Amino acid sequence: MDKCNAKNLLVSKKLKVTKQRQLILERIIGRQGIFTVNSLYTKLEDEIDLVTIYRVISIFEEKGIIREVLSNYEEKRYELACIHNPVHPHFNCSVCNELFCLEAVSDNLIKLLQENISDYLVKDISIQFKGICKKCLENNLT
Amino acid sequence: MDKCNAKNLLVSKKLKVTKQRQLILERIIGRQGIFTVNSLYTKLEDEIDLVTIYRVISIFEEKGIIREVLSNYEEKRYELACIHNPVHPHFNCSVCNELFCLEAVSDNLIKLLQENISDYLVKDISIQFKGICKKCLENNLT
DNA sequence: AAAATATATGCAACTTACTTGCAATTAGAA
DNA sequence: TTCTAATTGCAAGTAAGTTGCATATATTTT
Repeated sequence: MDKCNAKNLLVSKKLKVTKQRQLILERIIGRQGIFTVNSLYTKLEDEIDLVTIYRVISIFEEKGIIREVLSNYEEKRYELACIHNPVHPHFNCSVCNELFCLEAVSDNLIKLLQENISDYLVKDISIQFKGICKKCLENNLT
Repeated sequence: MDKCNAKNLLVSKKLKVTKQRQLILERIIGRQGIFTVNSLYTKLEDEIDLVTIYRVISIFEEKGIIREVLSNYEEKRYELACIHNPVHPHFNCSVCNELFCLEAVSDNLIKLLQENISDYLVKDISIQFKGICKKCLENNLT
């Protein structure tokens, strides 16, 4: 998967380039997965205040740099929202409780899903599967 | 839409039939839609403590009487999970911020969605559309 | 039908994710 | 380099949801 450049991305979104924003965005781009504010704080707590991370994440979401992932966890979950990471379904394992990213669904299938919905203007679709992941199946933790 | 009987449902799930559980379940069955703990409390606060509602809802979920709806609201959302209310997609309007229930998706389409997912044992699918509902479109609140 | 017992409830206090106010700091413009 | 507006960090605050414990109540046992 290709990667974006943190500083360029900030500039292109007309955001001031601060040390904190760069560090946070570099980490998000570098790790390419689902994250929480606390998962960022764990790695950056020597350099950035927790409140700052909340505020930066909020701004990143507004600017479309990241998107919130639909989930029922207590902590909000996010993922990078650049062209290299198109909207895709997620899988929540009920044994290890992990949330995995899956391959994007074909446009055709998305169209089929939307066909019934005439009363609404659809802008976005979230799909989440629930079940047991391969690792947990193999470990007989069912 | 057919309706269940609150007391029978409690007995069939081997739950003690208390006044509080009956009141809560009757309201859930009677209103047939998405609800939060606080929406129940607003209507029942003279008769039931908030903590009791939290505990009853938690038990109802464990027993499969209700299911949690996947959403990014601060308050958890639930819906009745009986045979009269099969799993179905939801629509979240970004203008009025309401969450609507949609018709269930055909088994065929669900199968197509699952086809790519070989590494996982799928038990459940949540689909949520985001966009603008008819009412808000008509009101030009876009 | 009454007593026993196991479970449910209500209240108070707690936890935790997230937010807000405000003074100090810093990025980018002038 | 100076100025100004935006950002940050700290302290304190919210609000959804949880826990401990004494009291009350549904169901079982006698």
